[in-house]
Amino acid sequence: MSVRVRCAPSPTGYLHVGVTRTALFNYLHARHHGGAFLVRIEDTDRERSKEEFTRSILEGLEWLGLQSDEPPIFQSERTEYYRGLFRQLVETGAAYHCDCSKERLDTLRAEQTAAGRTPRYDNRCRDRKNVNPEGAVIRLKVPDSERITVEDPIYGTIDFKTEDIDDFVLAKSDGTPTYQFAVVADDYDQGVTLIIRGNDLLPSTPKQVLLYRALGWEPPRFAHLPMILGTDKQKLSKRHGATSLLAYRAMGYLPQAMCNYLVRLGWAHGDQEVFTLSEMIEKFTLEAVGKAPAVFNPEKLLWLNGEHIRLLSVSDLTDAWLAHLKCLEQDRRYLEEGRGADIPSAPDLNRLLAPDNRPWVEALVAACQERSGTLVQITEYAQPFLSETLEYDPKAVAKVLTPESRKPLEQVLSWVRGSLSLPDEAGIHDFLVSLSESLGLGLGKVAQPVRVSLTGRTVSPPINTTLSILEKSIGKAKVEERLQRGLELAGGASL
RNA sequence: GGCCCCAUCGUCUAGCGGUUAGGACACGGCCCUCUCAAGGCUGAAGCCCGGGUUCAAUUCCCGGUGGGGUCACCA
Repeated sequence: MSVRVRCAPSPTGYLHVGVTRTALFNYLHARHHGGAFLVRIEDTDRERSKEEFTRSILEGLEWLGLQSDEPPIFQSERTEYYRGLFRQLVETGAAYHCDCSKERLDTLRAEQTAAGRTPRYDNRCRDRKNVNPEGAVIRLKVPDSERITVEDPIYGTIDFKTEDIDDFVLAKSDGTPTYQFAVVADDYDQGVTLIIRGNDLLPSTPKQVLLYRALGWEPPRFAHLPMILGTDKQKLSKRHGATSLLAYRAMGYLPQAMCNYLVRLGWAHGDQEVFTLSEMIEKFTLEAVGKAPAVFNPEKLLWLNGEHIRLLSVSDLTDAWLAHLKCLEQDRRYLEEGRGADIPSAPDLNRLLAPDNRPWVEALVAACQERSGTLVQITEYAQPFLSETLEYDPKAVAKVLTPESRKPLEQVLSWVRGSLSLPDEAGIHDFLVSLSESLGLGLGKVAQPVRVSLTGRTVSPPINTTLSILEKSIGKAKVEERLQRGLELAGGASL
């Protein structure tokens, strides 16, 4: 039988990294075996499910490239299917109606907890014949003392006892299914052969196996993944920052870097750290997945993102940067308060997208490539090249635009003025080197004043590259203007 | 509390009875250098504890400790 796996998120929140990693492992497993990867939206909780979450989940998966091989299905559209199964279960006596009130259940639980016992349903309605199905829930009749054995390819053999499982609810009082029921019904219906999910769902596996039995179905295989924890070693939650995967898009992470980072949480292939997506597909196996939970480490993700930025061709990186900028404003809503507030707003996109500008835009991206860890850092490096106006960092000015810097600045300015256009980068470099030699200064004494004059900061791509790109992006006249301004800030007179 | 899972540097991990316990992130130092990076070299840092099994345990078994998950008409 061919492999069919699925990702079944519930739209009660944004797609977070835990669900994302599970989706990735399912996807890799499917691709590795030439099987199908499906997406199912588990929106049985009609109170908490939101359209917005569904959209962001599908968008997030799409961003990573983890598309469903079949159109995603929505559980909220399948109530008739579930209804038929409920009828069957009640008729065969595998399940029964229960009209115990919420209040009774609550006090029962409270008593049990107070007495130090495990809270569980007391089976009051199990053998009652006179329960009015209207407004009643349906519970599974869980057998008394049986052993449920799960053969997990990651965790090995795990045994559960049915004594530890109470008669759980399959149908809510409004007739809609609970998660426990809907998962089983749909995994069966979709022909899912292997369920790969987080091990927080391990305790519900025996319940679902029981349900398969009650329905007379062969259960699929189950594989559980170790959890991803926050830095405090607690289950990942809102307070661990970036709730939504798409926040990482806003923060300038590459989808392939996200996948690479996530695949290494719980999985390894010898000493290899950097993987392309096709390498992941080729090398990924469930057998190589570990059992211990992993702490999410943003610093390593950042490093890996830099690696992937450097792996891309300049053209691909440029496209990735522009794609990130296009989504930036709408993605801002995924950022946590405080976090990412410092992400500069997108520059004039139309200008960046104009085909005529592509050469210098690519040159700019290439200049930022080796020094950026995220696409946002590219934006930061790029700022002086994109805006007509320039803000001078007072600290940079104070430190670099000293009286000693006047001489080299004057020389560079008059050289630029005297040229019809600037030579190529090598030519600019040659000029600056010979200038510094003739002035008896180190190259730094020339480069830094020019850098601060042109960019307002002490940090930028190599000075010849900076000059060269600037000439094309803002024009030679603006370059002269900025050099003049730098000279003035250094206390020099107008030239 | 019941049930279940887990345990190698701070973090991610390799290891599948005999290794100077390897790699990566982060951290320190050095080199390169017009800034920042990147890159290169290098340093510090780890097998939770106790019993077994064995000629030999990080590795296998048991117990403890510690951590995590889960016990809803949430998923």
